[in-house]
Amino acid sequence: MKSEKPNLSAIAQALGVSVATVSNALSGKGRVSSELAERIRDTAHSLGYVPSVAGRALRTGRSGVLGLVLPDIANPLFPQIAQAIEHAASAAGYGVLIGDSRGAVEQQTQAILRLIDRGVDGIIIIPRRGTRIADIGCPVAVIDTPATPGNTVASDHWAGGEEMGRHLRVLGHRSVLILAGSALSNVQNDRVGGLRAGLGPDVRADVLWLERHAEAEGAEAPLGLAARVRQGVTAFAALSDLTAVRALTELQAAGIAVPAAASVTGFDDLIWSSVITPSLTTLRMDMGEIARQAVQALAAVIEDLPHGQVTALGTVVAERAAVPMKLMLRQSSGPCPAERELLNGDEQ
Amino acid sequence: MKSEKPNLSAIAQALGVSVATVSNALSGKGRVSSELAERIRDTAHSLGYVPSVAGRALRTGRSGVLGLVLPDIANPLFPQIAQAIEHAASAAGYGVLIGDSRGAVEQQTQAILRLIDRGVDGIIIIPRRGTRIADIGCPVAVIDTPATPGNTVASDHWAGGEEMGRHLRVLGHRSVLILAGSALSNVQNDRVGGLRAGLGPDVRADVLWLERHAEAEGAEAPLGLAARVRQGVTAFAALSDLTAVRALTELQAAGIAVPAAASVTGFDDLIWSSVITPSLTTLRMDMGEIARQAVQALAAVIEDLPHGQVTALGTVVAERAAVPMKLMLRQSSGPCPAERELLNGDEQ
DNA sequence: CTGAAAGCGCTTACAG
DNA sequence: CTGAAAGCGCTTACAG
Repeated sequence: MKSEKPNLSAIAQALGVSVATVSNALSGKGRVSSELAERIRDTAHSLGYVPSVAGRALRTGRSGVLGLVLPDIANPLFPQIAQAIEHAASAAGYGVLIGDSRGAVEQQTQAILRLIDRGVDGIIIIPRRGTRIADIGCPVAVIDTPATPGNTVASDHWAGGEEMGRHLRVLGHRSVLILAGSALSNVQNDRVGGLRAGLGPDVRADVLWLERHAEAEGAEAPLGLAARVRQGVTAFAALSDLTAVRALTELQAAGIAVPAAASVTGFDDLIWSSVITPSLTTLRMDMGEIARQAVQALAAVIEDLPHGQVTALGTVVAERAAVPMKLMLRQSSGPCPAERELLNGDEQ
Repeated sequence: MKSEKPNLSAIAQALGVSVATVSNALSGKGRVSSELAERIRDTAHSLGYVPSVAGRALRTGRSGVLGLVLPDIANPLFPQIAQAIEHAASAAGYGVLIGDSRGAVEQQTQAILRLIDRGVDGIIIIPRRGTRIADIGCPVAVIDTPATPGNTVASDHWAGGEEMGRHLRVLGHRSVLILAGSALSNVQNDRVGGLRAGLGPDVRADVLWLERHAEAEGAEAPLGLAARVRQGVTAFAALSDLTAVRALTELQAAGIAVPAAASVTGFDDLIWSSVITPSLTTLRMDMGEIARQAVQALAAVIEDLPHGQVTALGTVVAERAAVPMKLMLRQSSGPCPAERELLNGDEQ
């Protein structure tokens, strides 16, 4: 019976061989005759042997765990990210430890330190806007924009914005309001730049920075989009789906039909983007690919490093990549309304 | 200089004492003179000593890590949950390892097994609907409904539903459509039951099960809510904010004013619930409290268990609790429109 | 109050 | 191809 959980020597004893041999057989380093190796694997399996991560970690100096640090777990994009990273890490044989750097910037450092203290082999970090990740004494992969200096894996936010801009231009829109969050965000700046490029020189593109608006009017104050429509704006390009629903509902509540009277587009393809009415035209990141690249880069560095030094001095993963985004064409974007008279009664 | 990361014997050497004494001093078990203990703590600090989790884990049989298993990380509620758990765990000295049981039911078991293999001391699990967590050989805390048998920590979904039902009844609504997901979900059944109780016998309350609707019509098919309004429904009580935005936008797109012509309410208080127009009346769980209770219950069991047996046989945390939900009164719910003529032009 | 020693489970040179 | 031994860093009886 296999009551207590078996270790290497239990297997060794059962077969009358040494633990070294069992270890070698199980790790498949080929120092054991294939016949013996097979017998060892069999009894290991039948005994329900599971290697002790603690024992291995102590010996090798590697924990087999990656840390995941996000600026704010409450970010609605977090589920996608976490799921993708967990999946990629799991496939590469790593576990994923959550680190939350909620709130202030220094919390980010705190979170990183806590993870390092917990012995993670590497860290994947989505930095707070305006933050630069310093040399933190362990391999790091940053997910941000390709424009970020350092070891970054990212979506090509600029190209995504450009594609969205082209989409709106082709639909005939000539006055677009870009709904952006914070001017400090690299990602958002890339998206704005791409949008402008895609819209081209003939399309008017103003930017409404929500952060500034919130400071002036309060976080939940209406964005005054109906007035913009009256001024001739026919499309609202939000830099996140979150902002896009906000805009969409504000327009709808003001009696402005979407997309008939005004188009709305987003970024992210959050889960509800396809079920709202009208469904949201948006850009989807390939989080699976991004996660895979980040994990692989990290794993490569970790597995090359001489053992004692894994967490010694800030090793940096150099693996810049710009993963394409995918335009999800749905119903919230349509042709520019030919005539202005389409806007009927709206107030405020 | 503190180049290589210091361990206990480095401290011991620096002070000319034994590692045992250093260990005792640092763990504060009081077997060391307070004067020596202080000197030890000082040099430990100045050397930048951080205990090796691997060493400790190997010795004590405890990893100091909790696993978090969710039916689907992509759940929009996940950020709230993960953040709360991470926070509570961190405060209790534990790390949190992510486990994703995406997709099929058996994946849930897989995820649990993987976490156990990674040596977690306990698991917090939000089970898939219709799933019962068996005895899995390690302490478990389940977050579901109070109605779930076993060691559960949960929001009081029934009472929450009841409060929402009362809210709608007091507003004068007499025909309510409940928008539910799956009839297999304990949580959803509790919410439906509570809603019905709160609405009382005089209010007509039908249920639209989205899962069934999706099977028949497709996942993104319109819910036909405008027709319901024509049939006299004046309030839509969704069991999630996700469904609530879906309903809200469908109504608005059909030209039905919310809340003037129909009220819409949700559950969860997701991040965008307060910024859409109209902002969403919804119920908020106290995830902080739930997380705290789950972590505490788990920690209590873990820290009481004789060492070798921590992961031996399925230990169960018995800590049933029903944490109150908080009604967030916002603009999407209002008085029942006195007269039917409020509904103007709508189609389909 | 302090120290010497054993051992958690593993891997890796080193011998044979 | 196989085995004996050392050691990763820690904690915990057990002596003194």
